[in-house]
Amino acid sequence: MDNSLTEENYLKVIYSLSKTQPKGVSTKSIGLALEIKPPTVSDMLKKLNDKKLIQYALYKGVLPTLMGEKIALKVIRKHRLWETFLVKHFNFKWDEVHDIAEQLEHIKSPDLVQRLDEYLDFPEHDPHGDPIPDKDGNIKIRYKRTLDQVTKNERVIMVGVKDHTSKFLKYLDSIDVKLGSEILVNQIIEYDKSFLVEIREEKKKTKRSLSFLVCKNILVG
Amino acid sequence: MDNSLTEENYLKVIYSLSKTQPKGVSTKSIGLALEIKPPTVSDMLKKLNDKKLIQYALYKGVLPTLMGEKIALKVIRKHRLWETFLVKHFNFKWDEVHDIAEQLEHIKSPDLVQRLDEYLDFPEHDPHGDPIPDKDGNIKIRYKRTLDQVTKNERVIMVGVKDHTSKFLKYLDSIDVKLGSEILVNQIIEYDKSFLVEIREEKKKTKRSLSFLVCKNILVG
DNA sequence: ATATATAATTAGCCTTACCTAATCTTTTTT
DNA sequence: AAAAAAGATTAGGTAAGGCTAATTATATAT
Repeated sequence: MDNSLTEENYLKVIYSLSKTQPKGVSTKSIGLALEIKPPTVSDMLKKLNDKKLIQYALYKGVLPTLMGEKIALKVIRKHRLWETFLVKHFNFKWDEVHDIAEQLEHIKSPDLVQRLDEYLDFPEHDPHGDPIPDKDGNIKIRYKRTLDQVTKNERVIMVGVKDHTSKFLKYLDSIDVKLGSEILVNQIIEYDKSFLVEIREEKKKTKRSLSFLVCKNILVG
Repeated sequence: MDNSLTEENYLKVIYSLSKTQPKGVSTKSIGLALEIKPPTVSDMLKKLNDKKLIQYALYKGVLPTLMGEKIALKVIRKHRLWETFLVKHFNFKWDEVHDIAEQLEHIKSPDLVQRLDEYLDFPEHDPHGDPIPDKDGNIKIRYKRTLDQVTKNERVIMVGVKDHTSKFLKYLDSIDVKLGSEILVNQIIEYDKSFLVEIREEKKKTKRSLSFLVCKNILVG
């Protein structure tokens, strides 16, 4: 009935990758994401297929079934709720919560998730701006622009990150870019596609240069 | 370096049983506590012995080493802190938290435990009155009387339970006996060793008859 | 003191989730 | 269109943590 921790991790990764590989997720990419060798992935795909959690044909990419997607979204929901909890109540920083939430997301107790959600007053986003699926697995995915897609003189709000690594998040901290920051694009340098921006936080205004790679990983709305 | 979830569970059980089997814990009792067959327990005992977490000689009972005890106490600490958290902040009842804490106790993050402890303002006891080991594994075990050892006309305070099952805890709820309740022993019935008591809660006083078995499982101080 | 009962261990297997090496498909390049 | 490269699967193996059946130790009872 219940899925193993390993199965949950596969489903989560397959679900996430299916958003960028909509025609089917490759064995290789699953292996890379989970740091597991392809033959091991192949074995698990057969197992998940037998359980009807993914659609799978030999040598073709896989996609989650409705059931598989539901399980993935439950795990993602728990992950994001726990991250929110850790930041809001335990004063962790946004770059510190991933590994702990990776463990907490597998705790099995529907009652606990419900109370966690209530305790947090039903948040819609986690500390990185990612949307939190509701208890029925509904998730609002609004496709957002990344900062590199913004044109000169536009004023936008920072609403999320694409890169969730501690390194990137700490860098954003160091330049005072956080969720809700107002970013005004002053100039785009053609040569290296870097952006000269003004970051506005209540009262404070700071001018910064952001590399193309950094802009690519900042979601704005 | 780190211990598996399974190893942690064995160490916890061996530690607990060593309090009532101080000369050595039997393979059988470990198996009963963990719902695992004796041959499987034997295998694990060898493994824990090799890791120097228990003292073990074939056909003799086992005891934790200092290192093994330390690990057990860390797990017990986490279990009791989480139970406290669930009751105080998520409004779970004292009979609902055991299974969830059984999962949460294995989350690996020293930082998380520290913040949990702070968030709860360094509690000394969990919702069942059990002492919470501090971060160095020091635990205050005060040997308490059970209610059946109390004499006529004594007035005592309920400070814990020996039976942690949901059934027993719910029964105590139903007769309004909780941590801190004042219990006055009015009469001891010789025939079945049942107790006629008066339970005093601010203002309210209630007379009850408590069976010997119930008295045996109520800790008082 | 011996026979019996109980407890513990050994032997041999299973499943899950990993691995490497070898083989087979599919895709890409020339 | 054939050759080469990349990707996926199969075959066979390992370690952890379970199991049953059989054997060996220890404890208990006569």
